[in-house]
Amino acid sequence: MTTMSDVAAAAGVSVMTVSNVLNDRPKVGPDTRLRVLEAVDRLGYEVNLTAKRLRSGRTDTIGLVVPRFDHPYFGELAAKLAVALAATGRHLSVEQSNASPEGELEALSQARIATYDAVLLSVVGLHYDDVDRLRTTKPVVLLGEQEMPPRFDHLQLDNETGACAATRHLIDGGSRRLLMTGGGDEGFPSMSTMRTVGFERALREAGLQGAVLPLIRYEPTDARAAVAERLRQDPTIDGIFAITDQVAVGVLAGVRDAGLRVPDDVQVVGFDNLAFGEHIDPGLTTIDPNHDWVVERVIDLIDRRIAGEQLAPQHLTSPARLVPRGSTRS
Amino acid sequence: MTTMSDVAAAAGVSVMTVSNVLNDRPKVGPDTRLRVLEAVDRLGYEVNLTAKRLRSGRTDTIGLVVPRFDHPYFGELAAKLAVALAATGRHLSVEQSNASPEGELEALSQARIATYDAVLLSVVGLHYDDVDRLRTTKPVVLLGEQEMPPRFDHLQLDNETGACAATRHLIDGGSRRLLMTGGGDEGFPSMSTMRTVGFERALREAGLQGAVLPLIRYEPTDARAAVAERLRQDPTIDGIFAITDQVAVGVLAGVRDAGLRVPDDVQVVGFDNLAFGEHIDPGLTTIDPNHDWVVERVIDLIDRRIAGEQLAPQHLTSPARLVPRGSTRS
DNA sequence: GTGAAAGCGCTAACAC
DNA sequence: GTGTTAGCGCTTTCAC
Repeated sequence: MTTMSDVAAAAGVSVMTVSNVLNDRPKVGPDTRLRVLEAVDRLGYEVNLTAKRLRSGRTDTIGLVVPRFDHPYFGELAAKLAVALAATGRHLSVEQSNASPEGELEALSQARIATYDAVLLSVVGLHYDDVDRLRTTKPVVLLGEQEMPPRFDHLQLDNETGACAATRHLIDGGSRRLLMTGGGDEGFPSMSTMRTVGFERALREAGLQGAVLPLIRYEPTDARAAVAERLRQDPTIDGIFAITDQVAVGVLAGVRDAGLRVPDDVQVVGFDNLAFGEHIDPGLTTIDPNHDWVVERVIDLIDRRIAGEQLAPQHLTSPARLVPRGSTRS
Repeated sequence: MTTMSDVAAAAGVSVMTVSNVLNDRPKVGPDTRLRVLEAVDRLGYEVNLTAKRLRSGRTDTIGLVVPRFDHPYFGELAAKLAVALAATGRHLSVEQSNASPEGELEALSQARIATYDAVLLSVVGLHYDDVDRLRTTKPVVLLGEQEMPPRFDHLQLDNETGACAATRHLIDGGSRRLLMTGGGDEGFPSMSTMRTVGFERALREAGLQGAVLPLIRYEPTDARAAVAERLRQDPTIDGIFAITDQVAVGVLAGVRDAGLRVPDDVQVVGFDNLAFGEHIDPGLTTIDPNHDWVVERVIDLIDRRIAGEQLAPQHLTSPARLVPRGSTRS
């Protein structure tokens, strides 16, 4: 390991001057700078980021904690976040909170959060109390559809409006016997509760009744089995709002299993606009979560928090937009 | 920020004793331990990981550098890696190498690599020379199908055998006019070259001729357009080996666009066994990359490297397995 | 413009 | 068992 003082010795200057050169601080003579850069190059020196972080207190790295790496929703969000942060010279580092059963909350420990300048925390699967227990010196922004302690900044989608738009789209396309797969009122403002409220509002406005099919897990396999069985019991269902695109994939399969066609017999709408929805057959009509908006707001927010700006906890709602494709008729 | 010496003062012991307690080192009296833990609890102390890392030289964190967060292949691999590492008390941190156009290789700098105990580097999209330029003190394991400097440990799939098995499966299912989408001999042992070799070997063994349709990008959109056009030119094609599952999604759409059915008119096989392939219609026959095997080998390898074991660079090949689903007939 | 001194919070090594 | 000393590699502060 070559250190800064090796470079200083080689260039015949002090450590401080090396530091000044490498950090582009003003007041360094042009010839001194050159001598230093030459020595850096010759020795192949690179800064020790850990030492730099300890001394300066900054890391130029933002943490994103997601429940699972293999959920495409977070992959798509993370990719956009990383690009936006890179544009301002910072890095995104992604960790998985669900990696171990016992240490589920370890990624959320003050100790780990403190290794970043700020942390974006996807709260899917976390409980209110777990999050409420967080005591942290660094800014934390919550992302997700759960109800969470109001003292945190929190960004979420416009679940109700999105679900309502999705349901209206089914109705506009001619569906009259609607089912929501993965819905249900959980008794508090969860993703499921809010999307169910939107579903039911659209029904009410159209003077229709609908059914809600709850799911324990929002997995294609579970949705597929549940939908196929439901359609066999009630073959009159002609429109399904799936609570997520992952669920919608299962719904499409379940409709096929029941011997019905999409969109002719049953229209299907999802929620999240995952990339694959554009390419499957039929294309999946869905609600776009507006990741670009989320990225823009979240970066603005952490910048202000990192700068130490005092402002009340922000609770922001991302507008949602319908993306019509082949799984619906209108 | 409360530090270790705050705790030491509160417990009436030295900093070293606090450190010994918190790291479960032996030789600490039971009552001392209790007093320390009480003080830790009362003050809400948590260790400063940056300081710990600087002093100890360990980070208990493994880095995984992927080209893009939104490619499901890496998400699925990362999820399994994270679980396996968590089982031994370590963390996985994922970074994206392609985040900024100019600083494409910054995630690969010695400085950033040194912030981990070891780095797993997905070489998709990286050039031989870029990787060859890496000078690093920490173990680096290369993952991926490119040819890379042999001084690095390197894990890859058995591309040739996998492609050969996929192609044989098409032939077994009755296809005689085969097309490989996304193939081509790039003149060096790349993923494309090796899978194409496997494709052609299977053809040769069956006494058949086939065609190769190169793609610039392995994206569904590109594959869809290319395949649709090719099928219009040559409607006798009755079996397609897609170089990846992502490409296969586009192939399935392209076959539909050309007015043909899968698998009745055209059988389709992919490569990667991405999760969505199980749930789309038809289910995607594919080659499983054996992530479990990769995870097991890669962890064994970094453990030995971190322990300082001297061994020649390892070049390991993961066995690949056919997963038959509805997109093929046999 | 440049450099010397101090110290970020922790742990390795050793003394007692 | 517990404490003392030293120092990981860097940046902050301040003197010149």
